[in-house]
Amino acid sequence: MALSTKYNPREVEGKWYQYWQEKGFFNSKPNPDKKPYTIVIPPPNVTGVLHMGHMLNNTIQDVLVRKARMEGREACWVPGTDHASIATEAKVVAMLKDKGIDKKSLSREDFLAHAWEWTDKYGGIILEQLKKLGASCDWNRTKFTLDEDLSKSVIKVFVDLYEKGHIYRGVRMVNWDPQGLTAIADDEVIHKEVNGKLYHIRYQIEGTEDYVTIATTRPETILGDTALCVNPNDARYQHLKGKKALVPLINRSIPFIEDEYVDMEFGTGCLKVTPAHDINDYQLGIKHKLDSLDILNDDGTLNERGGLYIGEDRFIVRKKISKQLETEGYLVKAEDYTNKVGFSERTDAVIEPKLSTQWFVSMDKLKDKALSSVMEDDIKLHPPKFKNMYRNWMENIHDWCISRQLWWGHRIPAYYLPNGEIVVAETPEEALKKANAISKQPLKVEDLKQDEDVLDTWFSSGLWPITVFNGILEPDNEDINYYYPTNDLVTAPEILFFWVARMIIDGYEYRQEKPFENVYLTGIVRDKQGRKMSKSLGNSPDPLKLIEQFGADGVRTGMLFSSPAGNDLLYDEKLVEQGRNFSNKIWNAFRLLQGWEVQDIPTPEANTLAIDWLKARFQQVLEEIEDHYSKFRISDALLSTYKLIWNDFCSWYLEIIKPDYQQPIDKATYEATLSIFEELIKILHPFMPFITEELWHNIRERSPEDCLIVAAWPEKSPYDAELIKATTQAFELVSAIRNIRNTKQMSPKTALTLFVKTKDRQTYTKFEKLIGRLANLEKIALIEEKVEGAISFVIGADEFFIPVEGEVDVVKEKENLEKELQYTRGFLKGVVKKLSNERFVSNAPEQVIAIERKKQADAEAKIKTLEESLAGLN
RNA sequence: GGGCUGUUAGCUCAGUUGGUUUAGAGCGCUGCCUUGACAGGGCAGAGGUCGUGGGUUCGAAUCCCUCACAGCCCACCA
Repeated sequence: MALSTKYNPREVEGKWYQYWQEKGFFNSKPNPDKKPYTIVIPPPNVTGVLHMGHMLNNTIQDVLVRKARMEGREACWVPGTDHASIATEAKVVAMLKDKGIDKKSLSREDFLAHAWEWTDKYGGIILEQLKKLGASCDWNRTKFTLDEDLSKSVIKVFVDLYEKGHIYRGVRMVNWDPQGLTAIADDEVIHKEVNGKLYHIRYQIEGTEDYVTIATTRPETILGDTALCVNPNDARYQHLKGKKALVPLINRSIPFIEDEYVDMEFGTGCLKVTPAHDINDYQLGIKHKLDSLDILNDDGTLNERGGLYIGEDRFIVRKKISKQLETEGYLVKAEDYTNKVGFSERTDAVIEPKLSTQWFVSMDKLKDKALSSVMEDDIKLHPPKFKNMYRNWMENIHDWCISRQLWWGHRIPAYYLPNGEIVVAETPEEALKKANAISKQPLKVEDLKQDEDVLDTWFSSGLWPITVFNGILEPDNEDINYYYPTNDLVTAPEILFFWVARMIIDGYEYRQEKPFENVYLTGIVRDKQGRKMSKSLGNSPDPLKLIEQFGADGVRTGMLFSSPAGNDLLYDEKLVEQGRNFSNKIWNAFRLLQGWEVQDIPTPEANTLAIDWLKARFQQVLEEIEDHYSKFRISDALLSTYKLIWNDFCSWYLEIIKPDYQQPIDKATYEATLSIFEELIKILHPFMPFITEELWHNIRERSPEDCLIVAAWPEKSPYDAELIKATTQAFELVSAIRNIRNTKQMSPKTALTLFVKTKDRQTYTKFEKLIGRLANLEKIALIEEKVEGAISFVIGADEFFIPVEGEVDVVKEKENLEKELQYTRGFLKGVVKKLSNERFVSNAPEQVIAIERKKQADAEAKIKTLEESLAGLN
């Protein structure tokens, strides 16, 4: 059978994915005889489509899961999606708008019906896309954060936290999105620099003809002023103590207060205080017991409380009022000014700090264990540099606003009695019971009004590692007991606080245990120029097209080649090409093997040596790879595997054992090579699952159950390091000879004779056949005297001669030798300096001194040889 | 403003409690090769005074300090 010289992923990937699924290799159930290995997927948005970030993230998870599976652990990777309330609701609203339907015209039930329809239609596309990547998730366990059991769990937790006093309802300054008409979390606010003006406005001091000037960027808010504030240490304003000022245009009287919060250097040193519309003013307001005058409607227009410009938008009012202030002589000046303004992450509207009644989770008591577990490495972050970030955040954490003015999500299970009292319960029936217990008159279900808001999405995602195993509703079930705590979590640093921290908090609160042992934080996928990939820039490739073009294996390895933990991945198509080329290289190595005719003939000496060497190298690299995995250095583990296969196996080993053209190969070598090849594709399988599985079935006949995906990971065993060292030296000699051929323009087909002047005759005898084969030598002759009329070179203390026809370029050769001599002398000088330092000799460990002595002896021997060689040229 | 990372070859990064490192890898680059597994390939080669200035040490890419530059997180001065 003639195989194509190019590996064709399209012919094999779908086939094997289906086969693995049919055989149930991805599925997991609790098995007391095996140690579990569990990963829960960071649930992508249900309406999302696969982007490069998902590709990287899920490739890493799949690598970890596949390796664990081969190591004989009960591997379970739980997939699922997140309802993503804000993002999904925004998409549904936009979809309805396209159809000419206004959300406001719909009832909650009707809207949710549309949202579900949309979700059923488009939701979970992303999971299908993950299959193309090769993700070995247990699809029978697929969860959605709005599934019935997950929703019930969320509600149960809300009620529980409320009853424990961790959840409260309060009036707080929140980030109000006047366009989305919802409060959003602090972390959903993006601060941007905006060019605006700093208006200097004068206020008349009541009962006098004097004025005081303040500075503000938001003149429209003067209508909500309830005080002016100066620094008590400010000499300029001592006369204002106890006085009052009049708000321009409306002449409302407000007091002067003093607070050290005011920066005397900034503006005029006098601050207007608007507690309802500025977070700092709000705090001043509380401290000084000021009135709070909210002059804005939810949509950002002014209300009647301001007294002017009622019903007009805040930005229009800003223009109009500054004009009016100017006309009426209140505006002293307006200077250009750049300041930072908060924008909504979702709608890009300017955030309005606004007083509003919201639900909060108090972090005081919950945060401690979540902080200490990370600081004490009970939960390990990879790379550990994120520990500091995590601590900084946890130590400054604010109470978490969890109510969102949306419909798509988990509705808050709080019920209002007609008199305004609140009960919190898992069902309306229970709420009624609780309500009747506190109500003076008997109530009916219809008398209770449930809170309209839903919970922040992260409230439910925080429970994900527990709820996917139903650990809230049935806290003692077999799954949760077996799989929890999970092992590794792979996610982006951007959601370390949103999500990871909350899972940790919930884990300790509801399982009294951490949710995972390790958190691997990936970087951001950027383009070559370092720009974040985004739709608007159009710099993100389509992952599915990439898979089509380069194969899933190629894309997987391409992504991993350049992405150490925590580092951003600068995506370049070259990487994926490299991945594809690697597939091809392995494919062709296999083509070579399967093309051989095997005969029962004696094994060449060089082959035996090569086999022993490669086995030792395999063990050496396996050790290296295990070390990398243990430190979550996935890229390094891949690179080690890549080099082992490409350099050691293909470039050196196969070139040694490859029989001459149309000659058969001996059986022993062939069998050994197949065995090694099997080991190689085993360690490659987590990275390149498809091609390795295909090869696994091509190199030997196998039973239907005998698949690489469930093959046993290679065992570590001791290896002969000396053999590796000696072979490496032999290879160096081969390279040197090839280099001479190169520079002297000698064909690789011409067999040469090599003369060696050495004290170490044994090595050359041992490696004679191997070196001879690789460097195309007729023979290696050991000699005592130099050879005239030959090209010579030096490696270590050994001198080599290759007789050639015609002239030898003595000048050039001298140059080379002198260059090397100079370098070696410099090197020796450094070593000698060190050794002649008495304090070094008396302080350094013996081992280190021995090494230095060896370096000295080697360098001296080499110099001697070089000098002799040079002398011979004169 | 507060906190935290980085800065090693053209690019992306290793360099593991300071000592076989006058420093390694992958990619890229240069030269040669229409070799019988593979041109998506082979062979060979050239690239770095480890950001700056000081200090500790017998010994520093590695530890300490200064500065410069880059990046991240948090808070946001009206």
